[in-house]
Amino acid sequence: MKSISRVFKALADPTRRQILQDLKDGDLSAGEITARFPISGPSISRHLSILKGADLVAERREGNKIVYQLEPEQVAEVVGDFLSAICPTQVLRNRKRKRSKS
Amino acid sequence: MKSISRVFKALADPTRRQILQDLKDGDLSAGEITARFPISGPSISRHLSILKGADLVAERREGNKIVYQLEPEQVAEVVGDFLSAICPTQVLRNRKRKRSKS
DNA sequence: ACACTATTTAGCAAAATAGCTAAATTGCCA
DNA sequence: TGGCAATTTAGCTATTTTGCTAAATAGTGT
Repeated sequence: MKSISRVFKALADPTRRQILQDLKDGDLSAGEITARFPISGPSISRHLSILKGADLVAERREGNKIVYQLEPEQVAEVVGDFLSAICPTQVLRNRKRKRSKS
Repeated sequence: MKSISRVFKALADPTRRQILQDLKDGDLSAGEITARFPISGPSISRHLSILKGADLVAERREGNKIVYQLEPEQVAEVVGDFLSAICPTQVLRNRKRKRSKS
């Protein structure tokens, strides 16, 4: 599967998007991530492997644990390239000035 | 379902992402869109209704036809907000300078 | 009203997704 | 080596998604 497809499929699940947001504040082990969600360890483990397959996170072993780390460059590159392909420059430039909708 | 979930689910399918890219160059009727893909009209129709449900496109009737139009503000707002939430400012700023990977 | 075109809706089958529990793996430490 | 903790893999089920064909709907022109 192409990189862009893997990335957008990975981002389609709300649990996986939340994992990425949690990792933004610092690396977390698989167990620490599991503790933040109401679903089982094996289910989180598969979410993590999907995020890893999309290169949205990196993993490293630290002794007994496996620690996950956000890879913001991949998110920015793939999603940002898509945004640039879809949105006229002006829309992207003006985005921050707009009020958020209800 | 929340707006962000609808948007990312909509973007998870490659046919729907291509429809958005096609619409960037100008509005297209459902039939014109169908002609660009190797899948049936009813399938394209459902893709369009998913894109519409995520407010990524707008539709209008023109006589016999139904014409679809890209809504780039919604793409920019939802996806851009997510990017901002995940990526440090520096990553977003530096994105364009980086070489694209193989 | 009828025929014609364009599009959607309905209903079905195949494939993918996400959850679970149980079992296997990996590393640490006594 | 044996036991414990952390995590993944395997195997299963339920749900969702995506495609199809056939039928219904909506608008145009005669």
